[in-house]
Amino acid sequence: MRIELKQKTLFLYDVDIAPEIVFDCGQAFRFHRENGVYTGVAMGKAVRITKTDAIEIYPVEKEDVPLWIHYFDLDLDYAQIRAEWADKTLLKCVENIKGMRLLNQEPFETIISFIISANNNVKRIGKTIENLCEAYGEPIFLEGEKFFAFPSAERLALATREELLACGTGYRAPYIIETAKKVINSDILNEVKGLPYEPAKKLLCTLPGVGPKVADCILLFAFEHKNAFPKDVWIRRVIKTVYGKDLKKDKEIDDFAAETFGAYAGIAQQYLFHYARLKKIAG
DNA sequence: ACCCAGGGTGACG
DNA sequence: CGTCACCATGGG
Repeated sequence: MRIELKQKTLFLYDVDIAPEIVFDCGQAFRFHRENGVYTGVAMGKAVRITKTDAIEIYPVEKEDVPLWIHYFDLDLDYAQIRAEWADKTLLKCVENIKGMRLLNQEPFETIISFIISANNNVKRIGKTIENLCEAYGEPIFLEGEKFFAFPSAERLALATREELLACGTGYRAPYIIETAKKVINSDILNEVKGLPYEPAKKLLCTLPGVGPKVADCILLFAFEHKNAFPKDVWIRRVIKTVYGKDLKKDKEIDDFAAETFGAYAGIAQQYLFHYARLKKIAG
């Protein structure tokens, strides 16, 4: 990997990042493609991301370079991780989607986003999140275009059920309000940050609307627990159809994942999840 | 009209 | 401990 910063454009050379996979694989919901350029908001900053002979991010201030390096999880060598996987089924699924990469996203945004994800589909999750940002997020301008930051917990805690229903959150509206209040009135985010996987998951599950699956997504996408293995309907189909294993209990799947994929099982999960959606694997 | 989507909650055995 | 109806909402 090689990094350059010129004219507020951050160039990342020799990184296997495919924006169309990274931003459309269901981990993040706020980047949208237009004429080959992905534009979105992360960490309160609006940026455009293009793939040329490098990955280009604009605009980036000098002091924010480490922020974006970490956002794209560039401390981890994905090629090395893939090289250590022995499972041929996984490697075959990975073959054409090597540019996948887990983003290190903001905890509160990830928590609310995946509360919304419950019994929902990726397209509508994104639409609902955009509605929330337009209704409650701080405006951000980029080249005359208006964007919105993800709303603060303080602001979402003041929303009403009816307002959130109008945003399309559905029955998850009270979960969002109550979780926002709990985030404000406790130190739960810092506590989760300092805990190992199991107790961190247990603590996250005390938030309204957060159960085992959503907690795993939060730990994987916002707290760098790459062993977290979210078990949604797609991944259960993969385990059953592709691996031919009829595992029903979460712990059985977790044990299988840890044995088969190792410490980075969560990254394997994301590859498998994306593969399943691309191939529209049926139950 | 029914089924599905990155499920969680509460009630009931 | 397990099962199950219910929860909004848009698209197939």
